[in-house]
Amino acid sequence: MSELHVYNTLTRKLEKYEPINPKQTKMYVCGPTVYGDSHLGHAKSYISFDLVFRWLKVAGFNPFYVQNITDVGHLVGDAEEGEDKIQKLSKELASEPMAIAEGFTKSYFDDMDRLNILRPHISPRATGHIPEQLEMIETLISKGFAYESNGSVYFDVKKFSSYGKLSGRKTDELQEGARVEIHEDKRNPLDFALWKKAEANHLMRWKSPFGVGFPGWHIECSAMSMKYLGESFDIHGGGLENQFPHHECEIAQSEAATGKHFVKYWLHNNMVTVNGEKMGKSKGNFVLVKDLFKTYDPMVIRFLVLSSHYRSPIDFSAEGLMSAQSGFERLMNMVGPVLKFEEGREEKPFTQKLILDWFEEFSEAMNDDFNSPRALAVVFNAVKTLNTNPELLVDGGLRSELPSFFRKTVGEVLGLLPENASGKSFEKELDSAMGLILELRTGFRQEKNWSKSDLIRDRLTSGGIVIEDGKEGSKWKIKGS
RNA sequence: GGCGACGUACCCAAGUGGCUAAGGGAGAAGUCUGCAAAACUUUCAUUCGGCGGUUCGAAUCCGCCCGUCGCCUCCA
Repeated sequence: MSELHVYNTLTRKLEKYEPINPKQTKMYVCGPTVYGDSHLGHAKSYISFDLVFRWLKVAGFNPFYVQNITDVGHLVGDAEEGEDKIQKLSKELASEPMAIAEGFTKSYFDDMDRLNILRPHISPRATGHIPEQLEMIETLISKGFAYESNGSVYFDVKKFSSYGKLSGRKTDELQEGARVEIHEDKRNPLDFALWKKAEANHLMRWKSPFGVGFPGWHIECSAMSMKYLGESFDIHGGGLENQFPHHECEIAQSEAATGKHFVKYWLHNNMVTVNGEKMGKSKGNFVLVKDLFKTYDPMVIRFLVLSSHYRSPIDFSAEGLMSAQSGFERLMNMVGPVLKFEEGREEKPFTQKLILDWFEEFSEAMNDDFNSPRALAVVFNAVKTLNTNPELLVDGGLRSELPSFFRKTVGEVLGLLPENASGKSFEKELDSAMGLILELRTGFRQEKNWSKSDLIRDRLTSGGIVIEDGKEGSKWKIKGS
């Protein structure tokens, strides 16, 4: 089998993946700031890293996955200078700020669960790691990389010579950019806050050696990733827009504090646009996944995201969604029935040539920087072959190994076969009832009583059950699964 | 102004030096069918934004030009 290669933003190259410890991969992904419901950007980002996580597992790298929840709230930009996003919402809703964060954290997990995104091993909260962040800040001060100023603490960018190595920026050029805000407490406009003094109206606040305040915008990721993954770890992921300044600052803080190389592979996913435009607050064109779920199966959203590479941008449009819906249905029209070939779930080793070839091609695609569009193409080629050669589906063909093949590729790796999480399922009962209905309808059809047989079909269709009449009798399936 | 990504059919999207340019969607015609659906067959880029160059050979490498998008400010 081919070897895994990943695109490392740090070196701007496709590199062979070699974890620091061959027995376990440690990965960290920047999680959401929980001040609102998840939108398509979150979906793309976390589906992308879920794919990475899933493939690392299947490929035997034994990943340990940490993804933070930022509930401290970052400062709001323009008008409400100095006001915390969560604080702002809590004022509007007359509620405890932690309750707001908690509510959106639940909402986030609920959305991600529906997209069949596996939970990270740890989802540490920023507010639960204030001591770790303070400890790191004090280390940075004692090593001379940070300074206290008027109740706040700033990182002294000039002291860290390789600042800019991830984003390819030069500090002198940045200063000319004029968009860097000049702050009188800072020695240098590029210096970033590690700790901010809390104004009187600031609700989320903690005691610190520097006075009452709250942590800066980048420190939580450094403190939490190093706490759970060590001072050097393998993979750090996040959205492209976080490359600068967020990840650049993380590197500076972490490497200044430990003197060690922070992260071996930096992975960045590209962004979502909506009808060709950046999705943003100012444009008012946020697409919330909860809204999409009202019309589309979450797996259709997942399929859409996987049908382009994680480093490519996705332009979101109604046509794209419909195309994904049709494509996903085509896939499931084969995979669904195949999974019913066997009762058990035991994994069968692949021995048959065709299946081995398919899996080899699939693995090659995934090993090529998690190339999900190519992996999907492999699966579709398999579907085509099976549709064209129905003898492969019966005993003596590929029947015994096909369920495992699809469960592994479409299920385990691509995550397009969610387990029914709701627990109790009425599959047996439904089977029996549908069997009776189809029997009755077959009777009408034999009597050429088309009006009754069509009435049954139409009513079932509008209720989400599709009837298909074939040579060997009628079949039914739940729409879209 | 600085940094970066990208431009492949009607739409989405792989392919980054060499067999007939993957795959999905939409469209068209047909097979099957009471009809429908599904599936299948055929069709759908002699050509990869444009112009030059390197090479026996380029969508793939180089140069210039045009265009789109993102980042540089909280953002996945």
